[in-house]
Amino acid sequence: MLFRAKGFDAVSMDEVAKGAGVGPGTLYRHFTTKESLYDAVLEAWAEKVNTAVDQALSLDAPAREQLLKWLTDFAAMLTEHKGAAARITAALGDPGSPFAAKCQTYLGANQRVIDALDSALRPGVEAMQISRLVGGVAAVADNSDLPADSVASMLSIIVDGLLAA
Amino acid sequence: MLFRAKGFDAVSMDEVAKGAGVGPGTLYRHFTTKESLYDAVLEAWAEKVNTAVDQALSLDAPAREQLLKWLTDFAAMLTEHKGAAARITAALGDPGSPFAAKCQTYLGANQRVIDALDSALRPGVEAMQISRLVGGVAAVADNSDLPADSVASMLSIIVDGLLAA
DNA sequence: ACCTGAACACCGTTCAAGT
DNA sequence: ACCTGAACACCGTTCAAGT
Repeated sequence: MLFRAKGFDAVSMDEVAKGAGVGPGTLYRHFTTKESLYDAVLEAWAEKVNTAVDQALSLDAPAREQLLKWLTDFAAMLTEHKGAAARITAALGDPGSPFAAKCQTYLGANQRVIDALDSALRPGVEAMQISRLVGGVAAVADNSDLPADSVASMLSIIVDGLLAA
Repeated sequence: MLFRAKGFDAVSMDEVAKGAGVGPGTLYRHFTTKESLYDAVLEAWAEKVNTAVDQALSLDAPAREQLLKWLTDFAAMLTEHKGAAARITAALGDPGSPFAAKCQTYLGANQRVIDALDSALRPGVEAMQISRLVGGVAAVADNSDLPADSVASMLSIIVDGLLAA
């Protein structure tokens, strides 16, 4: 879709309307705002999250590797759509945001990881902290078009910080 | 100044012009773009960075505490102006950005910290990595208006990841 | 009922016209 | 030479008018 290629901010509602063969007014009868349209665009993609958690946790490897795999996938999924990472991360604490459902999915996924890895982790880590840390890295990677290995090296630092001392 | 209170995006060039008692055209004779005006606004504030490094490094405390103090100050300074953290962090790899000078200051400051703490740190850490990690946290904190202790707990995780295993 | 597309409010930026 | 402010291009969003 348009948003994936050019990014949320670079696609105007007129373009979307034209692409869909309708007037801009019709768009607004289906979606109250541009962000809620974007939320709908991200619908299917958000479902991949839990699959990624399953994969990472079923890895026959130490906690450090499982965690790194999950966070790498997480960051990659956030970066898949330009502009999504910053928006979703900003919405993490805001129940009124159009992305609220997506945020719950993410927080839930990170909670599952915390529950599974449990004793290997630093005591007291919260799903919200992980979500924000990785969301922040993803947003930076998105803004600066960072290569995968730059992202990996930053995530590696975070992973070490998340493991029990 | 206006930018500090309301944030970069919430202040229009017309407002700035009116506040300065000139027409918008005059503003553009002094600054080629809105971002370069913002860069000028941030001028004095950027000089605080090296002072903050000095203070942190002169602390009579273990490396962990010195690092945490510096990163906390760093993040606080980035969050001081709404919208600055994301912009400066995004500009870190872009020499053509209006914020390029500021980025050099930041990178230099983090390099000084790396040189000073040296053996206490994980081998191979780069100033760019620290700048982006903390810039990402600051941007998230800025977007979501996070309280200081939320920021502190995230920085603490990063600090642990930055220390030698 | 449903859709259209002109119109609105608001940007950053420019430039012909004034002094 | 320097400044002004109307004008331009482009947004997201609305709504009177058509079918």
